[in-house]
Amino acid sequence: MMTMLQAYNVYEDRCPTRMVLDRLADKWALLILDRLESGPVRFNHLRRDIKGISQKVLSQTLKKLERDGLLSRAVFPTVPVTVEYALTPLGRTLTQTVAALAHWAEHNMDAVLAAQDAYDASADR
Amino acid sequence: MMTMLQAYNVYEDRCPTRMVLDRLADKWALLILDRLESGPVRFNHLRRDIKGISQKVLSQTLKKLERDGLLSRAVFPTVPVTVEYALTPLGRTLTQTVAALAHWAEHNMDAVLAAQDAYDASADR
DNA sequence: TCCTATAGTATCCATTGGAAACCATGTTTC
DNA sequence: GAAACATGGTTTCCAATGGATACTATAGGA
Repeated sequence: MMTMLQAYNVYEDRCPTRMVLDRLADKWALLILDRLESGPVRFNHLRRDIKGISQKVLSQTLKKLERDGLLSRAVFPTVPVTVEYALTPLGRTLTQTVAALAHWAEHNMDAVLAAQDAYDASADR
Repeated sequence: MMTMLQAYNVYEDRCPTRMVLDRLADKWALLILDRLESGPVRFNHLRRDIKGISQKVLSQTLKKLERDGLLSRAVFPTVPVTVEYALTPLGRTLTQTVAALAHWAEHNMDAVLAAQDAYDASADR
């Protein structure tokens, strides 16, 4: 049996993985995926939890993540209608990584602030 | 001894961690950090390896990552001048996570493409 | 009748991102 | 001696994206 060639390479310009990376490398997408780790969440609940996200961007981002198979959308015919978003099994394969990146800043903020101060303090920029 | 309060929360709108998340949640920043994992790399080498990045965006992104303390910039007075970029110890704390996210698509591209096909095939969109 | 809630869409404008040209320096090539 | 090439950028311009705000539809409750 032949060894499989590396079919995809994210360093290549026209590789389809670039589109996926571009989707994941997004502040809002990461926060949405992270927020869904503990179970399904409704649209407005996401909007309230992820402070500062607009309805438009939330809607657009959810749609793209659903299309990529990372999350699922379930509509319940209540009044008013209820829409629940949840991670798919594929989306779950990202939860560890997403959480690590989304929360890295919380654990290293002081070091980053110190670096910024040092950088800004050197006049020769 | 008191338990430390959670000082930073990336779900909060005005938390400084949001700026850092915004920096990391960037296609080019992730590829740069990933490319530097194996050691220092020069400017034009990065530009050639990361296919499709423009000089302007590479320059801007490197500057921001340096300011945040994630990478260092070393100038050597050769002719022409040589500039080397390398991960700092702080930057190294991200390598595992960055690699996981940057290369996730390479391992799951087929599943994503299948999900996109299924999504696009359902006419009721 | 008006206010609330749901989950969005539509519109407008400012910011950002990418493509391409330009810059400064010095070495090699013709 | 002039042109080409290498380095590591900056500048300029235009299109695309993002965010703020307003609007939609439906129906229950005050």
